[in-house]
Amino acid sequence: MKAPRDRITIRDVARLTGVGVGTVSRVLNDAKSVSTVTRKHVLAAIRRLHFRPNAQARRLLRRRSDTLCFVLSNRAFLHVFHAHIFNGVERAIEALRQNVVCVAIHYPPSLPPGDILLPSILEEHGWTDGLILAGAIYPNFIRRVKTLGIPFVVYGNNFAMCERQSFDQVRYDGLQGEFNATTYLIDRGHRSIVFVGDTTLPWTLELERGYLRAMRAYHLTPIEVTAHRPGSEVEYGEWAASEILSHRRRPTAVLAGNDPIAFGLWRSLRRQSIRVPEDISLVGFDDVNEALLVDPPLTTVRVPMEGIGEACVKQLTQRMEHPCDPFVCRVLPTELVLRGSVRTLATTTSNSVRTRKMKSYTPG
Amino acid sequence: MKAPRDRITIRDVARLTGVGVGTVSRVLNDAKSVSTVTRKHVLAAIRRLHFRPNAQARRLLRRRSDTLCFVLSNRAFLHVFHAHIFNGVERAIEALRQNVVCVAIHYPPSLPPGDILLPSILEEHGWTDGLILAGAIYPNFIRRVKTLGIPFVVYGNNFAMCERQSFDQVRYDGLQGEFNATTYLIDRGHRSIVFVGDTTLPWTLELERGYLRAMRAYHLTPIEVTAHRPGSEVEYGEWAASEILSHRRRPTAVLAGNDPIAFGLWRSLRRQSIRVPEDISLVGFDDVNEALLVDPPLTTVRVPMEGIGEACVKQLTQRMEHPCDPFVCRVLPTELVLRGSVRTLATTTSNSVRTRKMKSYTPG
DNA sequence: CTGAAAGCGCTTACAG
DNA sequence: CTGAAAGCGCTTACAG
Repeated sequence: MKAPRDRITIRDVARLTGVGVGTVSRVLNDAKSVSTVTRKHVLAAIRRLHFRPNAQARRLLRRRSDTLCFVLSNRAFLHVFHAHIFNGVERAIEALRQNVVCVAIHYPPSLPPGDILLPSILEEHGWTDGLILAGAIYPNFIRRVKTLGIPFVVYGNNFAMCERQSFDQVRYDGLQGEFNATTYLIDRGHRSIVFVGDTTLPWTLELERGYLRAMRAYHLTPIEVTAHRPGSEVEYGEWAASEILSHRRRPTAVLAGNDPIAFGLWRSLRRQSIRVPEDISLVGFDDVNEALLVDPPLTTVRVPMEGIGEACVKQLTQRMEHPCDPFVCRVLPTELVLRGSVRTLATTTSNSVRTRKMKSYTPG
Repeated sequence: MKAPRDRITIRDVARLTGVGVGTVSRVLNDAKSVSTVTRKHVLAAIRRLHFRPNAQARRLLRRRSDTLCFVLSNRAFLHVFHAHIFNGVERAIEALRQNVVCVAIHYPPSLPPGDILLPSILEEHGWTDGLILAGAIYPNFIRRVKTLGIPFVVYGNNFAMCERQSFDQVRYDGLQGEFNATTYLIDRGHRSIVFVGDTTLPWTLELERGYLRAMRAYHLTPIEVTAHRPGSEVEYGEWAASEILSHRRRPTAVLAGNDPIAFGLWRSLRRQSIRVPEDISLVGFDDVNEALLVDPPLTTVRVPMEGIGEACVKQLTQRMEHPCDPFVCRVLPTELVLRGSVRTLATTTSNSVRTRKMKSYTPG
């Protein structure tokens, strides 16, 4: 650290200008009650001394830090999805002239709330005015955070549903998104549609529900590959491909729980000379950048990741202003992005499908 | 905000325990000069009151914030590359029990340093102990940052070379990396090798120099597509493909300035039924996740992005401890990752190539 | 080992 | 419009 002695303070500015420190402070804070001449002199002294006010001292008095904290639980920091959410957070924060601090935290779901040890940024107060909780969040952490008395908002899709009403949430509508995707496939003449994804993950479970709802609505038999497996998403897709191909009848379409699974699936199929979409149609979920790179590009469901980040900031700001409002759960819509990985089957579309289609999904 | 009145302070703890505030403070700071009994009582009171020390007040006295700031200049926040760097930063920071704050800043390269307006986190002091500058950085900003008197380190590849010696830098060795990639292609029998990339970008320019150096070393004629173009990297690659195919003789290999350019190229080629690597070999740069998804996977040069982030933190920490040490420029090596997008041509490899090969690149 | 006091660098009523 | 003073919530010599 630099020698702390030579720091120049508001007192130095006051002395040089020949005014009291209060006046300097007023200039700093744009108080209207300062004469133009005085202000000009003070400003000159500030410039001459290269004075920069001390943030700590100001915030100590103001009782707010103008800083929000992005807390990522139990996750490698900032993989694509969270990077995008963080982007949205950053953008919204910047517009509000606030700052954002990041912290990663790791804890087992079974640890008693009181035993979760927090980084100083959460343990002390004054660091941050509000929290955005993302990553894999468990109830014990939420309980712990509540004791902090800091307003917070939860990115809800990664959270296992319970306690819905006791805090603010932002989430995307995975259920409706997958329902729409399924309906779209049905409308294109598909009847034998597989859902692929590890449903022990809450966000995948939600998609499965959307899938099942649509299949049932059309009296179709669900076919699923949903076991839990270690390894990457892409590997999951590769494995799922072999599962699917072991079936007596090959399905005409597959809904992958996310885009990487779709890529893994696709790669396996290609190795077996099964073409997408000619031999089998494929729909992803999330719409990550890679979806555009495959050939043909992947039809998928777009999740408004940056929008989620922005909504978190918005909701958090509102909560800070109105601490006693009822808790809200903002649900952002997804969007079915039609690209090239789905084939329209030459089948008669039943009237009921036609009719329902109008209500259930809106292709771009 | 919550009503600020009911905040409990160190004084409340002291009163409840029946000791002075100094003693409470000593317990908080793990000073050894507190009797076991007193400490126990104080701790009990802290727990009972849910006391959390005020970070502002502590830092005001300590004269350090335990916070580093990641400053991203003139860039959409956190695209892949920077997300990975930030990952490395976060990891290193966490190990040091520090915090990291993020801020984006935008300014034209031509603005006088004094006129660049800074976010409060940089304008005030006390917010952060050190800066990591990333993004597209220009000399005017560096000059401005210097007036702040905060230690900083620059992620150097995005910076246009000049003033190399007047501040700390961390960078990857793009020149050597591309030199190795080029040499590798030559060793595989390629002679007609195209370099593709917008060389108005400093990091691409560096790659071009590595390419040229290798080509000259083997007395081969460089072929380049390096014009500046608006649009995405992928689009750049697509455009470059058409440029390349308009040549009288089709080259046998292409070095793309980064992976997205390679993907764009690849896609264009595929549309013309030109296969990789059978008809043309392709090498990328960076090694982003997508490189593994294409089929066959892309041979590319891996940039240690997380390592860059970690090195930045390490260098910055060192600078903070030794403000007067000479400036350093840490250069991290890249690694040629051999995958499936390069074909070995059935040509006689000259002796000179064989010999040089040993020195110039080390395939994984 | 511990208390009382000064002080960190600001802001903000309170008088004028 | 402006100065003197109290105070934000801590830490840290200074005495004991």
